Amino acid sequence: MARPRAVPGGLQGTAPVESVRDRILGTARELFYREGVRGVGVDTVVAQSGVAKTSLYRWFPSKDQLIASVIEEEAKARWAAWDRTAERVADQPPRERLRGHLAAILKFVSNPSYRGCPFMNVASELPDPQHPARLIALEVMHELRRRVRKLVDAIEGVRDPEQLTDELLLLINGTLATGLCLGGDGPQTHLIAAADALVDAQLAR
Amino acid sequence: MARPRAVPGGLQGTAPVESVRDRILGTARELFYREGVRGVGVDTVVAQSGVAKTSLYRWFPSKDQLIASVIEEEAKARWAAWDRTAERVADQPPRERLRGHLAAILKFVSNPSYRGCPFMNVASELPDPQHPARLIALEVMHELRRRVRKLVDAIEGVRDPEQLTDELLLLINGTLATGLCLGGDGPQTHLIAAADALVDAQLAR
DNA sequence: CATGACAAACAGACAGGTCTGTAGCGTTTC
DNA sequence: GAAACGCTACAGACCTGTCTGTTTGTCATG
Repeated sequence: MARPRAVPGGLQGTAPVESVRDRILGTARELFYREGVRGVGVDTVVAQSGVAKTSLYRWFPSKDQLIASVIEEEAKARWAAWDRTAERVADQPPRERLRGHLAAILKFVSNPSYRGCPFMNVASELPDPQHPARLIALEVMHELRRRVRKLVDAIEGVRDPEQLTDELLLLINGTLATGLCLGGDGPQTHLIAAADALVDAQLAR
Repeated sequence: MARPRAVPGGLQGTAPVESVRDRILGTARELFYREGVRGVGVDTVVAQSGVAKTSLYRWFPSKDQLIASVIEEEAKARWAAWDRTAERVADQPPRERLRGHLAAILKFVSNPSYRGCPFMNVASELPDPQHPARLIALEVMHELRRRVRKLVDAIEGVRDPEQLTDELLLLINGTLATGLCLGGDGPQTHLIAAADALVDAQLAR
C-alpha cells in the first residue's frame, strides 16, 4: 500500500526511481512466475503494483503483450546471470568454465522459490504457437544452444561438438524440468557428474 | 454432432460401448492436453463430448477432480505403453532393453501432435502444490524413477546405480521438455547416444 | 516568475464475455 | 418406477479492456 511516489521519468531518462512501467513489469514478473500467467489477472497486477489500470494499458497494449514483455525481461535476466557466471570463470580452463555454468544452473534450480523454467512454463501454459511470449521463449532456447555450443567448442579434442552440445542441452533442460516436479534435491544433484561423463566420452578416442 | 448412443453401463459392467463417463474422460484428456487444462472450460468439454453438463458433474464433483482423473488416465496410458515396450524387449540383454525404452520415449516425443509431457504441463499450469492432479503427476515422476532404476539394476557392473538412474532421468526429462519447446527434431535425437555414454562411464573401472 | 498547455497517472465504474457450478424439467432406458 | 441422461437457463464470480473525469508534475513561453 505504501508505494513510493514515482517520478514521471519517461523519456528524459533522469529517473532514478522505478518508473511506473518498471513497477508493473516487476510485479507482473513475480506474480506470473509464482502463480502462472493464466492464474493472474491484470486486476491483480494492477493492485499489487499500486498503479492504475489505465497506466497498465498505456504501457502495454494487452495482457498478452505484457506477458511477452515479462518473458523478455526474464530472458534479459537469464543472460545477465549467464554473463556474470562467464566473467567469474573467464580465467579457467574450458571444462571448468562449463562446470561453472552448470553449477550456476543447479543453484538456480535449488532455490526454494524455484517454480520451473519460465520459458518452459510459458510453452506449457500458452499452446498457441504464435503467441509472442512463446516466440521469445523459443528464441531463448536457441540462444542457450548457441551458448552451450560456444562452451563446447572451447574444449579441445571433442569428436562431435554438435552432438555433445545437444547431449548437454538434454541434461540442462532435464535439470530445469525435474526441479519443477521434484523440487530442489532430486536427480539434479548428478548434473555435473553426468556432464563430465559425456565430455569424457567425447574426448576418448 | 453425430454421437453414438451410449449404453448407461454404470456399475453392472456389461457395457461394451463407451460409457458417458469414459466419453467425458476421453474428450477432456484430448482437449486438456492440446489446449492446456486452464485453456479449456467445462462447457467445451461438455459440447465436444456430446454430453449434458449435468452428466459431467454427476461423474466428477468438480473440474479440478476431472483434471485429476484425466491425469490419472494419462498415467495409466503411460505405464501401459511402458509395459508394452517392456514386453517387446523382454528377451533382450539389459542395455538393449534400456535402449528400447528410450527409443519409445523418443518416438513419443517425435509425434507431431506432441505438446509436452502431460505431467510436467500440469506442474506448470497448476502451481498449487496440493492440487490433486499435481500430486498424481508427482507420483508418476517417482514411479518413473523406480522403473528406470530397475532397468539400471539389471545391468551388471554399474558402479553407482542410483547416480546412473538419476543421470538417465535428467536425459529423459530433458527429452520430454525439449520436445515441448523445440519440436520433434531437436537435441533429442542424441538421447540414446548420451545414455549409452553414461552407462559406459559407469561400467569402466 | 507566472501561466497555460500537456502528458502521465489515479480512481472507479462499466461493458461484454467466460468460467464454474446448480436447478428445473422433460425423456429415455432398464 | 428409479436412475441416468439431455437440454436450457441461470447465478455469481472473474476476466479483459474501455471510458470518464480528476489530479499531479513538467515544460515552454510570455
